[in-house]
Amino acid sequence: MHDQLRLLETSFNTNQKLTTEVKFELARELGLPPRQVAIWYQNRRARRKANTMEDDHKKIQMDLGDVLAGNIRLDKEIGMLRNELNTAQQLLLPASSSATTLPSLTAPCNDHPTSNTRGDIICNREMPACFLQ
DNA sequence: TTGTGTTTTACGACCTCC
DNA sequence: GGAGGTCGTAAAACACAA
Repeated sequence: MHDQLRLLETSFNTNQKLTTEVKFELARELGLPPRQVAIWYQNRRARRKANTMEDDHKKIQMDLGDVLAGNIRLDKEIGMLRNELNTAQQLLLPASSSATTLPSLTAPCNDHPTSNTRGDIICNREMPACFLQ
């Protein structure tokens, strides 16, 4: 039984397609009907395909995890950069005119809103305050 | 022991290639 | 048209917890 399986596995690993010659040769060596050899090959191919799909699925899941982790990293970086920019602008603004010449650094920009394909609000103005919110 | 989930075997229906 | 492929599925065999 184990020897039969080993012979079939060896043959299958050599070639997953079963030629007529190989089928009859295996059937003769194993003392089985050629039909049974053919069916074993069919089922073995199906099993290999299922295993391959399972492996692919695992790999995709791992890749997705990496991408999500990268997103979190980038979100943190964006937050830090926004803070730095905010601080720099506060230092550059003359205290007396800031309220009238520049938009708020914290309030959302609603005067030139557009949206991208994700529905995010985008402002077209140069140095938009809405970018900082 | 038995109920249940998993794996293996076998088959029919349909498709492709020579 | 025949040989051999995939796909879906039923039945048998097997593993294992309760």
